[in-house]
Amino acid sequence: MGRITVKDIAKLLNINPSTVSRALKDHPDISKDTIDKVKQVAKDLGYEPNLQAISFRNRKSRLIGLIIPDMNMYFFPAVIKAIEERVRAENYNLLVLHSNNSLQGEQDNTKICDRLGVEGLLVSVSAQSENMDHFEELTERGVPVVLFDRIVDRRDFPIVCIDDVQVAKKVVQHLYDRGFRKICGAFDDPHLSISKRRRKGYELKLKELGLEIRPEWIFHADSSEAASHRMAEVLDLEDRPDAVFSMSDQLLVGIMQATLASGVNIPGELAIACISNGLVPNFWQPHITYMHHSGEEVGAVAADVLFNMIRDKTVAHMNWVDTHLVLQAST
Amino acid sequence: MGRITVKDIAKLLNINPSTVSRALKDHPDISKDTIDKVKQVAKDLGYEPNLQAISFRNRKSRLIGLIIPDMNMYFFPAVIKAIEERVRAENYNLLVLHSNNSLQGEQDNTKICDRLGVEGLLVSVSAQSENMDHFEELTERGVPVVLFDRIVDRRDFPIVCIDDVQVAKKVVQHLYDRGFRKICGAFDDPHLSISKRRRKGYELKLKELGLEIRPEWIFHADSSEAASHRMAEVLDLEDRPDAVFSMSDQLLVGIMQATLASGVNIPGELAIACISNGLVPNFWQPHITYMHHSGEEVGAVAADVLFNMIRDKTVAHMNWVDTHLVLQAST
DNA sequence: AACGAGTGCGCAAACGGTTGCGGTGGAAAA
DNA sequence: TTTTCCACCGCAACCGTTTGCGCACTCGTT
Repeated sequence: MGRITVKDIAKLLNINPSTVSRALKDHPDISKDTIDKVKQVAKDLGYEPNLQAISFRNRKSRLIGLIIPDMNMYFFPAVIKAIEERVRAENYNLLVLHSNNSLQGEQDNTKICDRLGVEGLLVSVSAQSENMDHFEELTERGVPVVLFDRIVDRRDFPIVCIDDVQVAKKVVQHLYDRGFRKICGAFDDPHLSISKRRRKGYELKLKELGLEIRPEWIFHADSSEAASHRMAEVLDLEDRPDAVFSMSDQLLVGIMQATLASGVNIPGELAIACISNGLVPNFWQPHITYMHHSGEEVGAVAADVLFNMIRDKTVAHMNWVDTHLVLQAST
Repeated sequence: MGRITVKDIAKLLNINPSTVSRALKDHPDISKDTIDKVKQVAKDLGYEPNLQAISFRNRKSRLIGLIIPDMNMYFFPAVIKAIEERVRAENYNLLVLHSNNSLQGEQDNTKICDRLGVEGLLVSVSAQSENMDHFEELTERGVPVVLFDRIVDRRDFPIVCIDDVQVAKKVVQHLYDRGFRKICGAFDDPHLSISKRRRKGYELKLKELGLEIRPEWIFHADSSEAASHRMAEVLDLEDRPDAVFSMSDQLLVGIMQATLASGVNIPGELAIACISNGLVPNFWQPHITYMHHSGEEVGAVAADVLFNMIRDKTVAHMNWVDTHLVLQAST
């Protein structure tokens, strides 16, 4: 026996489905008597409105799409948590899709969102994404698209992220202020604009401070394991850095593994500072100094921007999320 | 200008929408000539089928619901990743919902899934969940529900998890084999059946080995911070344990923080072993011994069981996921 | 020439809920 | 008594796609 519909209720009460529909939403045209009866029957039968039918008729899905490049444990869980809360608060539902860091996956996911009729799309782009045409099809149809964290700065889409260049500069400045002059830089996949911007901040600040940019003190790695290997190499250098700037938690894990394995003392022989969501730097003793980059806040702001667009409010192109330094014993 | 429909294509070619529909799926009733024309026009106009309409008509949503208690960074990212892959491979889509560890949230989420017409539901229950009535409404309507990891063992629902009792026993046995006799146990929220089962294994094995169960060496904590505080207390005991069994990564983090802060040497003064998804134990030096409990595998098996049910295949009530010991220097 | 068997396509209903419009009946106003 | 008005409810169309049924037309067969 299938689910109860308005027709079932209507038949049972010998009235028209339209009357049932109106009664259930307290339409003024319906008598209090009928409304009571309808609601009673609906309750007794355990009626649940079919959201598919409603979505279909209204041409609204009450669905928000979220496309992330890959599910890692460091950043996206916090983002998803915050977004899901916002989305639910607005009585929408969240569809989570992974692009596996490929442009193809991102395009596929976008198509799925389109076909499902999502009313908005939140995207952290893949490492391969430069072409943004797949999103334009959506925006042309009036479906807002917001890019966050891993972005491509095209003026067509609002962007939510931290000021990566400035944040990287601040971390390097902090290390300089604490007396370190030989600062290694660890960055994610070089194709990601977030890597480029953070590296840019790192290099700009080094120049400002009159420090030399040493290629052997700079590496890119797209996993903790890769970072660990690269860090081990750096620690083996004859002229070893006295400090490390890690652009993410994921890289920090690899850096710490290599450093702990090497027996190098922190912060005596090597200072470490990073950009982080805030938990990972406290895993070790001493705790690691970091610029706090809140995944929750990025997610929340991204969702807010999206819902403002859905409500046709004007939104800024750039939406910065604040960061702040958490000073700990590693520097 | 809205999106293209079959009607648009039909009008343009002066044929009936039903012909267009059939042509697009190569129905044998339609001539090759017509099929080609329809497909060409569909391509030119950028036709995308409206999945809402299709779902509605077929009374199928091609949606799978996933309800998790809370988004932590330790276990659920891996689970979600694996489930999403499986779901996508089956041409379904995944709806992720958080119950915030409350029964109310879980019931709300279940109702949403029902109204959206999900074709299957994967649930890791909240700490409060004993009443399972909200799921029964779904199963009565033929929508399969699978519980994984954080389960309630009611014979009505298939279950996917590791053999928690046995796994806990094995860890304790391992510590015993390495010569440790004063084994502390760290467990999550005491209301969770997963905590109960792992604690049961811990206590059973202690008894088997003729070891005393010391309440002051057992604690429950539902966050890393709480675990850190409780562990600090344990380390302050006059009669300190010589080993710790942590039932999860999340607790391990707190335990490690407290242990590192206390200066107690691992494994010289304190051995540590845990049940883990596999990354976290390698964050420190020495690496931590663990029973590998793969979130990916739990997610994949849970999804497989669910799709088997959707296809009306018979499935086992209990679906164990394998584990294996990863021996490292902490024990 | 009449019949049977396809071939290719159109018609209309259906999925569940919503909504503009129109109609009925009774009471109040003229 | 006739008109007006309002409270209350039914009718039917609609959203986009699918599908059972049936119709017209073309061949090949007897």
